[in-house]
Amino acid sequence: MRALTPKGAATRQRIVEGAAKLIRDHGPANVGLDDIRAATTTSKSQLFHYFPDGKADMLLAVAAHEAELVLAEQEPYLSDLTSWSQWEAWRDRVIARYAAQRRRCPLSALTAQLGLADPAVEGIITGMYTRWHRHVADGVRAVRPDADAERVATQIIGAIAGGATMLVATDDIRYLEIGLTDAIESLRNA
Amino acid sequence: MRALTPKGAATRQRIVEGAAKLIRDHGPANVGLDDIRAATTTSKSQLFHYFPDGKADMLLAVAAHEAELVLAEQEPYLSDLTSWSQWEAWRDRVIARYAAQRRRCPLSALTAQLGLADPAVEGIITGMYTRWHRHVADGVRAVRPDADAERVATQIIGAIAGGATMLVATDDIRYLEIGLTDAIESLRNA
DNA sequence: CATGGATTGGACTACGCGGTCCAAAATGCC
DNA sequence: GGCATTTTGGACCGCGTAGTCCAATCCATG
Repeated sequence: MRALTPKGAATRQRIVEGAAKLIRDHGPANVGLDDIRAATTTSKSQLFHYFPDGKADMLLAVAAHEAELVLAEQEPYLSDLTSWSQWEAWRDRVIARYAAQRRRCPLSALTAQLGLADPAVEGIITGMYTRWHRHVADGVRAVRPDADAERVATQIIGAIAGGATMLVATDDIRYLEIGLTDAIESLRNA
Repeated sequence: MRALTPKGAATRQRIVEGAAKLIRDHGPANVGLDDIRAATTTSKSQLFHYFPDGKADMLLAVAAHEAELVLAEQEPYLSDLTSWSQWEAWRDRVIARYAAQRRRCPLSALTAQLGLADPAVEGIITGMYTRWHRHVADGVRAVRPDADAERVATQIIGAIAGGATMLVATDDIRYLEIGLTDAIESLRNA
């Protein structure tokens, strides 16, 4: 995997994105290598050429890709929570995003499938949450310099995680709406 | 399954509990029928005798069993959130319980494995959350008759769900501690 | 144009595991 | 005690699917 020509890199990318979409649509448990092969017009040997350790290796790349997306889709707001209007725009974006995907949460599905035992998976997930947390904490410091930014960020990230979990479990978006809205509101009235 | 002698009922129970423990310890994906068979000293035919529809049927029974446990372990507090000291005792119980189980959340693992598509699974999960929500809302009405009990309950359940999710994802209990504590605190200061 | 490495195709293998089956033993019932 | 029903044992089957292998082809570089 050290020498990767542009063509090879493109193929690898095509596999990751194709697999990600497939998994998003059908769930990781219902997607086999043959499905991915068919959806990405590749051959078995290509799959194992670019992911020598097999399926787990591939799912790992998919997970990293999805984790990246989660944060990317919150931009440009997440990196610039410097005013209340930015906070509100961010909140709306987050809620809209989850409302759109409904129960299909790629990350929770993937981590459940891969298992947190794998340190590589764990690294991806904790890394994502760390970055997310830091962005939010930075935002808190920007609008409420006297607040305990770490604690508030923990509360807010927790509210989102809970909202997402309840959305998956019960198909009810209100947990996210209420949790996130109230958390921001209580910060505003601090 | 209509006629079940005491002996049969006992065997069935043994299977469910054994499978539940096994799944709690190793994750649903890593437990096969043979493992369950070995752990419960039963034979293949018994498994299919008591769960004619196979593994899915069995996991369903396990999920129902675990869902029951989640609520049962919050008693006697959950059903009697009529004073702030009861609220605090309940909160401590919930936090202690999750702190003890750490990343092994039986419910999230099971639902992820079974998939929300199955209406039977969905029924178990939503049923559990509905009861949980109702208990909390009753508690809110008891200590803050003027509050919007439904909204507060949504917020609190969401905080717990988020704390549990983050605990599984990052092995960090603070999301639950802070989320639940702050939610109750904000109710108290309402 | 020659050569070696990257890339691709697709048939083939291995096997874990869910599920089936039938016969034997235990149990309940009159 | 005898008949019906439930309970149990465990060998066996079949399928889905991850993973292997080797040959063919593309492509960069000298």
